[in-house]
Amino acid sequence: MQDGKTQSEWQAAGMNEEKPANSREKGLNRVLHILEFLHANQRAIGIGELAKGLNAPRSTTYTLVRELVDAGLLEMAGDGNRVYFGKKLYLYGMAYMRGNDLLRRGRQEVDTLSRETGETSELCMLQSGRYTIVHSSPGMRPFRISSATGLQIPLPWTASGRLLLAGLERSRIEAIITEEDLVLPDGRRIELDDFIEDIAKARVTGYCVTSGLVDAYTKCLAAPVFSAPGKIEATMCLVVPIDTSEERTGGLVALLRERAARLSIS
Amino acid sequence: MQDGKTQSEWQAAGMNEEKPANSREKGLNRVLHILEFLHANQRAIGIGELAKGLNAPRSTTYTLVRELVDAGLLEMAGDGNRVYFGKKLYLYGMAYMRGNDLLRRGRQEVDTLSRETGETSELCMLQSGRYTIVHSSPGMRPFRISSATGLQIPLPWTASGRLLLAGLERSRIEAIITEEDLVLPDGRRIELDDFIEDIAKARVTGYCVTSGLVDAYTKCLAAPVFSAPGKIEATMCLVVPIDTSEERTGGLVALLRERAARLSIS
DNA sequence: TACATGCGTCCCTTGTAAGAGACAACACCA
DNA sequence: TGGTGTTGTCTCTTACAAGGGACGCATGTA
Repeated sequence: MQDGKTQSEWQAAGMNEEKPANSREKGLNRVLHILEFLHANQRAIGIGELAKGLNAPRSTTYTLVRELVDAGLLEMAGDGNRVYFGKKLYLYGMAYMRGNDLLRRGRQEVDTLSRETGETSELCMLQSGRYTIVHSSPGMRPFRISSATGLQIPLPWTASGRLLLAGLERSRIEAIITEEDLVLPDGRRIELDDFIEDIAKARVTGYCVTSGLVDAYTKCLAAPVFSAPGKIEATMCLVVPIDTSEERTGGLVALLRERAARLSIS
Repeated sequence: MQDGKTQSEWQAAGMNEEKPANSREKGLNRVLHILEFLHANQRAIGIGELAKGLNAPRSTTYTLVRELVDAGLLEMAGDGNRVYFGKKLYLYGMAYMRGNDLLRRGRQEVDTLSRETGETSELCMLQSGRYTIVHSSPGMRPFRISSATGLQIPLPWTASGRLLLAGLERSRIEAIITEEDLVLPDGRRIELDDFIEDIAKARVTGYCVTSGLVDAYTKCLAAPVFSAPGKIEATMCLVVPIDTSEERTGGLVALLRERAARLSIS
């Protein structure tokens, strides 16, 4: 059959496995990919589409989805033949939160901070080599700078990214950052050396500010949250308009650092 | 170490599968059981203990746990050889919440209601045949009547349970309710017929009040949330001291019903 | 009316993952 | 000291799940 091999590499998301071949895949892996795919697309997906998106055989996909639905990890979405995350995942997620002091307290701090400053505030962590917004609170500007929880962004695009990598050796950092990560949404390219220098600087100063990276209108202020002396577990950050005055920025950074410190485990 | 902890037979929650034999089990099923087990115990568990608790072979358990940890669904807990839910599950859970209007709005209503009344308020749903607290907000009494999110309770023990089953035929109800579900924590037994009668009554009146069922000190008020005309998708409920006056109870029920109605899809 | 493209279910084959069990390393207690 | 309990890794076998593919039934569109 001449498989022109639907190359199609639009590929679900960062699914950067080595592919030993197109051999059979373990059911569990398929499941993990399904979950990632749903997370990447943030919407209910038809089973056929799912199979296509993951290059998974249809029959297998049907079976797995049925099992997951029965288990409550997935739910059939309203119109009938689409699936999305299920209640069980929500319950497990809440259990995770309850068991995780840092996250629980972090969410509160973020909400408080955003209420006090009126700016968008976020709690971020490193998750499978990417910057992940774990919680965000929208702020009160007429045009909100909002971003969804769970959104994953290349580390070099953000101030938090620079802090989250502080403390790792160069080789580790190189292993994490891909070539594409260094290219900003507008096409500009960040030099790896500059980035690593930024990281070192952030490590020393204990905070980080970036301007106009992800988009041209915002500045990003970040401060580290420590889980142990020297170990940065998360960051708190504020996203403010790029034309925010020096004074105000300075004040916000100070406030941010104080709150982040409060969050850190003593 | 030996924290008393007679782990004897606190058995892994409602894992009521038929066991066709002790034949091989699919990896995915093992995984689902692992997640359920963690959810039931609400704490980090050692891998060996996990294997024992699920009657799973140790080698398999090690393999699966490693895979799940790599995937971020589980995380190694602080001390080293215990596992609990991971960040990914939290992120998926939040995605579920974002995609689910009822849940999102319901959480708000519950928080508001509990702030306004000072009583513990909850949003409940049917989940795999059990009453599940999907969100709860503690109230402000000196002795809080609190219950964790995700807690699952036999349907006959609660007012919400009576509403959640309204609209099902008797046979369906019988299929869902087990013999043990009918026995209250204090040993008393609810007659199935009485229970079904309660359900019918709740269906007609549009609310339900139970007294001293789960414990001797509380009353439980519940009102239905509809996802479609006639289809009860969830309930909102209030947990109040059992000696709350008739007047106040009446007022709270009225308020509760109004808020639950507001939540219902038009 | 044909032809395509979607869905959901089924059956059969075969590659492989689940599992038994042996292993070394550690901890505990008598 | 040896006995009894962990924990984590590795091997090899075979029962069984993943996957190919065909089916029937809906769509839509030429």
